[in-house]
Amino acid sequence: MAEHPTFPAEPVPEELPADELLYELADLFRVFGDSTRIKILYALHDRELCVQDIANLLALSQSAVSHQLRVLKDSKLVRFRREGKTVFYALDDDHVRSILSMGMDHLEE
Amino acid sequence: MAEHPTFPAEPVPEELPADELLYELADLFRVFGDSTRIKILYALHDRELCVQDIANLLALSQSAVSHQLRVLKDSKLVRFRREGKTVFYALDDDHVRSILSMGMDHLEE
DNA sequence: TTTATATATGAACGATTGTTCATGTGTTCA
DNA sequence: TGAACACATGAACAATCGTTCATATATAAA
Repeated sequence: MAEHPTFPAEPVPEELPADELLYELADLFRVFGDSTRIKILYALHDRELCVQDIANLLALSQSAVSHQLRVLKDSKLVRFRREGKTVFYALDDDHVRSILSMGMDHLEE
Repeated sequence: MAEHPTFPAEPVPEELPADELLYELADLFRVFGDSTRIKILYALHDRELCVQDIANLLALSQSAVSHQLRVLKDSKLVRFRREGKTVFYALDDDHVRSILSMGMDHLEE
């Protein structure tokens, strides 16, 4: 590395996680990085909702919601169950709530 | 949705956080949603580094690193201190490490 | 089957993003 | 001063993204 005075004794050279893992991590956070998806996740924070309910609640088109739900589903952030013609979506697990909560904590500093 | 009574006997979890807050949250996660920035954050996980060291370590141009450090700085994810001609960057606080860690946990499910 | 309803999806378009290249700013030392 | 070094920044371009629109699929009821 470059030559410059290092004041504290520097610990062992740290290694980064594998590149592939870092790409996956960025991909995951990118999913959280859109306000429509964030709104959908918060709408599902404490209950399950069907597609049209989400669209009505957030004043979005059915198509836009459906497209974004697919993204959320692919990232395993939401799960769904079909009941007749209706499909209900819910947060996949508490992990999702934790990530949202951590982000909120950072904003409130 | 439901109208809330004057004295709610139960918590009202169905309410979404204010729109502005949700936009800020999405903006925050968007910063984590790029592999270059994720790599920089991990490079700084346990030490401070100057710009050129980051560029060398991650095989990136000085300009690209500098641009991304500005994004990270604007989001309060990194802090910096100047020492002569050199500028050292470090993670701003443990919060950043927590968010990274939460994301990794989700991937490892 | 036919019709109605709920959801999913493909194409396309405008908007945003991350990089490179060139240059500007700030600091040190001769 | 002036040269050299470390870093920051503006413009521009390709690539990616989220929406709309049109249409497809799936289920239920008639």
